[in-house]
Amino acid sequence: MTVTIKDVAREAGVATSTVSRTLKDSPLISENTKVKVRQAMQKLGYTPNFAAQNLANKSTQTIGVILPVGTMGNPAQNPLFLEMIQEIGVVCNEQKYMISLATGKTMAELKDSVRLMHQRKLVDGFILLYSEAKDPIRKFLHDEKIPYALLGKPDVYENETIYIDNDNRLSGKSAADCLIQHGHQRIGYVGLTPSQVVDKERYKGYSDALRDANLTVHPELYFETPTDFMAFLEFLEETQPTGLVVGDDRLALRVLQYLQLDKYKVPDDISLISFNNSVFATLSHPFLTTIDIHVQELARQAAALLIRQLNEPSALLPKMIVPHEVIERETVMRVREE
Amino acid sequence: MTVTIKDVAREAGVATSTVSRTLKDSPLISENTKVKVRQAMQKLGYTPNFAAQNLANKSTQTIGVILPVGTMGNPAQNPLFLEMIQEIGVVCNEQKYMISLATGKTMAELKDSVRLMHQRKLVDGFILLYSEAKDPIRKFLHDEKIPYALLGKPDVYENETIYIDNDNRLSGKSAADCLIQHGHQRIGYVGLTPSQVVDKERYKGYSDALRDANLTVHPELYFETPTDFMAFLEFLEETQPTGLVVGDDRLALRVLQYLQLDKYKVPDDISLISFNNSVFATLSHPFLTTIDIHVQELARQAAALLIRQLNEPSALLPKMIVPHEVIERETVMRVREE
DNA sequence: ATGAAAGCGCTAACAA
DNA sequence: TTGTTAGCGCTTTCAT
Repeated sequence: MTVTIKDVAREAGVATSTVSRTLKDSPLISENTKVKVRQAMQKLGYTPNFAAQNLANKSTQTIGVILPVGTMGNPAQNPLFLEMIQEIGVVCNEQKYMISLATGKTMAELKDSVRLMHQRKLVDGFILLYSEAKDPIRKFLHDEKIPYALLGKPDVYENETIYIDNDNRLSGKSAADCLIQHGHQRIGYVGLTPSQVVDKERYKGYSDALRDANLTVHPELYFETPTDFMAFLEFLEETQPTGLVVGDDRLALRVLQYLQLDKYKVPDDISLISFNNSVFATLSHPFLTTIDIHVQELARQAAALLIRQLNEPSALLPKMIVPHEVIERETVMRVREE
Repeated sequence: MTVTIKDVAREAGVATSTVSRTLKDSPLISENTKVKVRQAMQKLGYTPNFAAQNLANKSTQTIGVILPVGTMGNPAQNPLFLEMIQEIGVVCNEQKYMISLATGKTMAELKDSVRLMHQRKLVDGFILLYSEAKDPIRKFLHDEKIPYALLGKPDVYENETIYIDNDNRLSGKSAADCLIQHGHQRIGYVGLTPSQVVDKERYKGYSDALRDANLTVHPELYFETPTDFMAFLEFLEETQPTGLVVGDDRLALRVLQYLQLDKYKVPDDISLISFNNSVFATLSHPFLTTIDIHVQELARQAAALLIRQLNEPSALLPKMIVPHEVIERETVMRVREE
């Protein structure tokens, strides 16, 4: 049978409460008896029962990690999420927290999963791995006053949520600036999906940079539907861009392909800079020049800040900005004289 | 305050045990009172407390999902794992199971995490997302007689573990056969890492196919260290292969690049076939001809079989083979006459 | 500094 | 068919 606190108490010749206190290293217990108790624990191979602690404590020492639904920009295929999870895992391991996962094929399913986890008191708080405009999950978390940390930029409740993000606007600017510094003048912006706040911000940054340099700001293009692709081709013809800022590495790989199929050479004809510095960036030839957003740091902070919040509920809700970094590889080159 | 089973009992004018039984839809309770009780639950917004149920039941209704450590073939960057997790999530949502995640930067850390989850009775069983030779985690699970399902092929305890896998040997054969059918005669095999059982099996299948066709079987090549790359180049020079079977899509992308840098054209000079049909397969140009291993089905079955096992511990431990499928795209072409 | 005992919310054996 | 009650393993007053 499983060894309980009672067994330890008997073995050590003390009361269960003494064992319990020893467990938390309470100053009320003398060093001598602590030693005695710990020896008993050792000997019997005792480990506290999680459920019992939870029940008595009304806390769970576990955080729920919410993955985006399968349809949203193919997250299942976005390696960033796994990196985030791994990193959250590291922090949780250190702090003896557990990770519970909320997933779903649809928003409804995901929300059910989240609600269930909360109602049944399985988690103390959540980490939302994505930020999406008008997200029903966030609304739910907010309305129920459930502690959570958001990875990305909130569209609402900005002052009432813990979030960890890059300065997306600034990184958009950095990307465009990189092209400008290489002599580019006709620069376009290709985004992932209009619903991601990230994209909007980066586009603003792109606009800032071009405006500062007195260059023409073009409307953003998306790659969601085949129609978008048509628009892209039109854009290429009409404005003859020499540089493109692309929403993320994976999209950049697709763009790269489209360009090559269309007889454009990268970077000779068109330079490309994208975001994330994910696996994809060093997969194709040429390697992508890209902006590293430091996902691991983002995730680590999210976990750390959420856990801090859980331990001191009265603390103010922090926001944190993780710096980005331009990684120059092979897809950006100095524009040829015309 | 939280509403408990007592509140519901009072509201419905019954005993707590009646409420508890209604919860499980026990046939002992009459329809009438069930209705009454359910109405009371509704009215009060009752949801059973997970920890309390666990404590009383000595079961947790949650399964632990074990991710490979960060260093093993860069799993953090392998999108298959996320797909698996998502799919396990779907099954768990259906069956009202919860997912807990075990991760770690090192084997030791991972093992601690797994051990903790088990000792503290956080999970009823595990799903091991990877299969690695001489895996200490598996040994631990086996020694402690903890229920688990393995995704992949076991190197030991084969008859005492639930596993779900492809017929890797056969898929290796299919890959080689595909090349042979396209007229290829000089065919090489490039693997990921010698420690993955999968690779070994596929190589055997490759050998089977070549032997059946009376072609020369070459030793397998790996892409782990820069030295491996040298060996690869030597191999190209010496044996002038027209076709290559590659361990997985991502590796295939790298191989593709190396070949192109080395002035080989794919598929004109060398055909390529790989495994997994992951995101990577349609990312590069040309698109990869690859073998779909049906990860989602693999994951779904793993979850389903494990849960079944948890519910009927006496059932025999099933093994399941999920069929593969050749996806012909652009990297395999008929060999040119010589 | 330590112990006794009353919960935490739910289940199940036993009674009725 | 339903109610009573003793746990499940741990925490935490309240005594001592």
